[in-house]
Amino acid sequence: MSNDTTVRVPQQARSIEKRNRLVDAAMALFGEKGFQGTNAKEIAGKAGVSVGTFYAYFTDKKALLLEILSRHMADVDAAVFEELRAMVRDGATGREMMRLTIRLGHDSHHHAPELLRIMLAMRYTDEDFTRMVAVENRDMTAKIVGLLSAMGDNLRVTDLDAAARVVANAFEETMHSVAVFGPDIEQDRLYEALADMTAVYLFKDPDAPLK
Amino acid sequence: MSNDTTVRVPQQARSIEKRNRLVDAAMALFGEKGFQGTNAKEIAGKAGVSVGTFYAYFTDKKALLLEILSRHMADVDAAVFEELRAMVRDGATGREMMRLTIRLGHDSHHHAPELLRIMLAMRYTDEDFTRMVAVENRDMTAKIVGLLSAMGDNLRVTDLDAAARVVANAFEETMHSVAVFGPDIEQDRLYEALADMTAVYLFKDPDAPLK
Amino acid sequence: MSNDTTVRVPQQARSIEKRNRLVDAAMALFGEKGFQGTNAKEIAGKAGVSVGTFYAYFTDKKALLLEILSRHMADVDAAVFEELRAMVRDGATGREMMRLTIRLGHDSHHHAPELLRIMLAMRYTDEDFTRMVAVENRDMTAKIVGLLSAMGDNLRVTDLDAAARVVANAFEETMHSVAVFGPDIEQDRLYEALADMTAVYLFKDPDAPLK
Amino acid sequence: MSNDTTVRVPQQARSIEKRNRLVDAAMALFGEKGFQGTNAKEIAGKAGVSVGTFYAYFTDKKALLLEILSRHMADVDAAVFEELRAMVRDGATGREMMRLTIRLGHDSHHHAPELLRIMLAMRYTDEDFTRMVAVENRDMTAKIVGLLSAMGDNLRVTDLDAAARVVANAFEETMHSVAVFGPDIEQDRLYEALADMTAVYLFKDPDAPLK
DNA sequence: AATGAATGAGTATTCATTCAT
DNA sequence: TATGAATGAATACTCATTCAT
Repeated sequence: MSNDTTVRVPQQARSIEKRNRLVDAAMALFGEKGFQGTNAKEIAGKAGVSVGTFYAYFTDKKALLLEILSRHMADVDAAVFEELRAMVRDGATGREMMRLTIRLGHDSHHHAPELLRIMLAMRYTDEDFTRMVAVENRDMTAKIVGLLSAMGDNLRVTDLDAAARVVANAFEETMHSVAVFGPDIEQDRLYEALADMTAVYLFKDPDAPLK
Repeated sequence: MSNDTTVRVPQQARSIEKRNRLVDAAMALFGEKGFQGTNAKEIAGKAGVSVGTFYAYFTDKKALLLEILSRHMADVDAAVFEELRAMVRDGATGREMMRLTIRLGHDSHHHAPELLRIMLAMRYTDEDFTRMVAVENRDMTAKIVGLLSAMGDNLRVTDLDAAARVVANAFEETMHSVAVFGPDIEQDRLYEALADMTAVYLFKDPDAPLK
Repeated sequence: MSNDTTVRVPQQARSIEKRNRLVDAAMALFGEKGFQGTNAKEIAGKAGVSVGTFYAYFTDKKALLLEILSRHMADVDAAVFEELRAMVRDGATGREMMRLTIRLGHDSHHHAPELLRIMLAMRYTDEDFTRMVAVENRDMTAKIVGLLSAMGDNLRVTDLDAAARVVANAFEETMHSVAVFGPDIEQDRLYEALADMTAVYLFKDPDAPLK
Repeated sequence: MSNDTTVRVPQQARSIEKRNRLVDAAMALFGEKGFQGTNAKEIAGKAGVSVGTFYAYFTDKKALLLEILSRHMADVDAAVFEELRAMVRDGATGREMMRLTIRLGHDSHHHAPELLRIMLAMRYTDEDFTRMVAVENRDMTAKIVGLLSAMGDNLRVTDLDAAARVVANAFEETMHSVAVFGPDIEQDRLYEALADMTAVYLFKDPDAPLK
């Protein structure tokens, strides 16, 4: 049960605690001062361990960030799709689905906006992050396609893969810009427009109950 | 007539030429090796001037990048809206407009994808870039609103500001991800879906001639 | 019965085996990656014991090297003089003696040239090695003097101590440079010249049987 | 007029002075504390310049050492062979030549014994030094062969290349061990033995005037 | 006896920026 | 105007050694 970002695999309780303290310290410092602005010594210091210990648990500053972000993305992902699937089962309308997606996305992005900022920058800057985000995007598209497939008759679009991608793109850029830069105009108007655009595009009748 | 990025305002022809040589050298090097990966000495060397001269023309490495990117954005912007306005006058359909927008956006983004990459990263990393992009976004939204306003009857959306923003977001994220990461699925399918989504959303009849 | 290089003196068989495993692992790794390039953790790892155990048996990485090299030197020494004494008894000529010495020296140096390299460097770098080599040299000189003394009439030289030293020096530098750097010119010519120089110097008639 | 060890080629007097100060500081510190024991910051400090300046003039600590040692070797070399050639012209005996060689070698090695120590260690440790010494050895052998060739009739040896090598080896090891470790026995006896061995080997009549 | 987690001092090198010439 | 020599703070990572278990 080892992985890429871990050097020493902690077995004992005390070790696990140290590793967690390092992760927490790093999250706090990366959020405050950015990734480049934080160094291993500081992280170790804040976690109450030595630099050596830092390097015993993580090959790298980057390895630590990669772990933080991939965990974060996995958490968000799971939470969002769980709720969406429930809603499909409950017979919500297409527009309601889009609104829920927006609310969930909004919440998850506002959890740690500074980390989001870092991740968004890194994906343009570092190959490993580019790859990680690409994988995540593929997964997300596949899940959206899965959800859409279950909606049969009411679907307006036919090329589900392409539809999933453009809808995801519209969601993401809007969520990100709101979370990171703040909304240009009132959030509600923006989100309502986003729900409208995606619902009208995806569904024949956006206000009819799905399935 | 001084501005933020300039220290010395070149009056003589020889000065202007030096400044341009510095800008060209920087564009080439930033594209090749990234922003962090390029240093002032290299830029000066490639431009055939001394480091001292570099700092005579630009306060900073960042100032130079800021200038490069704002120029680039202004160029793209002008070109895109020029063509779009012409098309509105020529009585194209909504869908055709969206397709043209996509083609223009695609071309402009593929001109210097490495610089785009840098800009996209910097906007999440550096306050000055955040601001520059915010201003640009506001301008772009205003221009889109202007275009839409001219379409009167055929417009489906009512909150033009919000509509302009979400449509711009959908465009941008899609363009960027294609330009920087390459398309996940075939480009044509993706672009067609994007045109469909935005056209169906903005217009009552996406296939009727506007105006 | 303790000595400098040992912390714990192993009494049980299992302990002795561990100690030997550590020595073997170290010899292999020092040869491959040099002394500075090898660390205690690696040695312990290759020997299948923990770092703690390493430090239970050796005060130091250096202590281990010192032991390896002094063992090695002792082995070589014994083998060489054993054979030489046999030859004196068998009535060989002076030149034949020199040739045999060269062959024996050559073989012993080519056994572990990388360790030789390390030792040659350390003797100029580290006081303990300087001392160790000095002691070894004195021993060797004494033994050569012993051999020469037994040759009575045929000896050309009178200051046996000085003669032993310069002959040993000529042998050593030649052996070392061949073993470590490879011969500049053909080995046989070099070795024949060396045998000639030392035989002509030491003996009245280099080709008469000694004794 | 650039070379391997120099980054910035000093043209101005002040630059040249700085470079020299760095070389002097390094020689002093390497001698005192060894090569590994000295760092760039110290050298710069002792020379009264900044670390940055150090790296402007030398790519490396090693580059600096390489320069110091190759200069040193060139100086010694020139001085020794100059005098030897003069002596051949003056009709000295073979034995006198060997004695002079020893005196010259002794003096040059005692000039900076700590640097000698470092060089002797590095040649077993670092490829670049191995190479440098190999080149030097080839040169020296060639020069000795040149000298010997001029002695025609009185020469006892026929394979001049091999003879030059083994004689050089005997000289070197003896010089080095005296310079670095101090003589085991009285220096004069050792040197006399060395002169005797080499003279008797090289010449038919070691005490006849050459040429 | 044995383990291996933890320590933290130590070091080479870069580069944005300045300023004397 | 232009030069380029000089600065020195800043940073990631290693590894010999210890010691609680």
